[in-house]
Amino acid sequence: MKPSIPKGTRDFSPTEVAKRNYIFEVITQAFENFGFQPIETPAFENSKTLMGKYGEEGDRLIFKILNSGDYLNKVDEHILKAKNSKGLTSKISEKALRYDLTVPFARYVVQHQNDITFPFKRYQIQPVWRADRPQKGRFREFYQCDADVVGSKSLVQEIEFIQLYDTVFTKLGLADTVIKINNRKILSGIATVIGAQDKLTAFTVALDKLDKIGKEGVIKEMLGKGISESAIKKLGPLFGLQGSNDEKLYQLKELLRDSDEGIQGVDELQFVLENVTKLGLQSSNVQLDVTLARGLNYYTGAIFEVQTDKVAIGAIGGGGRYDDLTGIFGLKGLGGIGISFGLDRIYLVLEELNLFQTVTLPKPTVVFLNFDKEYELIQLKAIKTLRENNVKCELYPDVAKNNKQQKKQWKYVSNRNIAYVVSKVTNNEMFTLKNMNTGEQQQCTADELLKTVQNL
RNA sequence: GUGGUUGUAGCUCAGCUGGUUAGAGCGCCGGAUUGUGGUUCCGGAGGUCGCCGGUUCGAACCCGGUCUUCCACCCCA
Repeated sequence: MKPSIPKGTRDFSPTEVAKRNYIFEVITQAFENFGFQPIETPAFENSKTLMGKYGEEGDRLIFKILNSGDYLNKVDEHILKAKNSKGLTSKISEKALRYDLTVPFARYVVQHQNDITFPFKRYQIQPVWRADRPQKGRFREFYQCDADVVGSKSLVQEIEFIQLYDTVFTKLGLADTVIKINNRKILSGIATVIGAQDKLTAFTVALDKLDKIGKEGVIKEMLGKGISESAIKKLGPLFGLQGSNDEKLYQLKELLRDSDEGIQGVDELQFVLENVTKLGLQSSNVQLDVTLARGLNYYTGAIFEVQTDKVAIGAIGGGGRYDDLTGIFGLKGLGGIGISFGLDRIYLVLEELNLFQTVTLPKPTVVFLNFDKEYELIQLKAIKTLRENNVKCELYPDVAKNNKQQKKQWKYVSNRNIAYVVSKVTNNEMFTLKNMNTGEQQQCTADELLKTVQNL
């Protein structure tokens, strides 16, 4: 059998793992620095926890897990005969792989509400699975790095999360990241003002595509979704929105003066943007973008999306505020806000921009060649001391029985780019230490060996 | 889910309009040279040409299906 892995999944080799871990570390440190605590949830949930939470499209993309045992045996004859996948799925599959981290988190909060002190700030870094068709920056198994605060309605959180984004991307060396921000209340207000509130979702989805399909495309899609021509005419000023964040806010206030909700959205944004400006950002830019909609319907206030103009890959992060995330699981009125980092896409961006230079593959500093069984114990003793002093080292496992095998050991250290090699040992515990970069060799005691190697 | 694209030795790729034993570089193995590796030279192994079926006297090259890759749409990190 030819070995293979499922579509949209990947193996990660040592260098890739090192690079991924580096990103994980930067994000984790930032999360903890901002006061978040880690949780983890199972890779799979009960289907009813996930199904119906991400829209019809989402349901299709959820990986379902077949029941154990003879799962068809218990299904009614007429359901089998109907050959209706949707109807059958719920009978033969009661578990499903996690689709994102937000819904499992909502479930977690409700389930553990008595043990949680609110506001609860949690972070979670785990893989999620989607039965999507893979393409660049899109996989069927990928990691999300989420940070959320539940139980607080304070707009300070919006400011904090923008700072958090800025911190992480600055540390990763990814400069000029664009943090796009918008507010659902503004979108809702606009829909009201133009008299299309009943079509809010269709309206926002179409508007979201402005930079992709242009004004004409958006209008065409809106017409197709049943939004009237007169309503679209009123959107004129929206398409022409330009200038600084402040100028946009001013124009929006004009446009939305008949909508209390819309005005509230503008005020919220203004508060956030003002304070972000006062605090300052290290390397990112915040950009007010009224066309930013994001698909997830549970957002009710601020919405974020992070992009880099240096690599064409879509969003590398996103998030927003939700008023009632836990309501679906029976805990009403608990609001929150959260953001997510797309690890795999960030990886691709850093790789393309050559920003992994500081990441080194973990490997031994010293390798002891194994030419003589008689000296193995002396070498292991020296190795033990080195390790106790945090020097990475190892003994080549097999004893070389001939010249050929010795050569193989030299090749091993060459190929792995090992800095120091101990090639000879004497009875009085003197080691021959070779610096592989300079080619210099010296005789030394175990103590001297440690000192030389520690200076690296 | 829709449309397109890709698939040849471990890796990166050649292979002219279908025609005799499918090639290269790197890697691997063996040998020579080299102070103990990274150099150079010589030799060798390794491929059901993604898989299944079809057209043909004959297919890696044509057709169909399927899987995989990448891309666009949908949607999204």
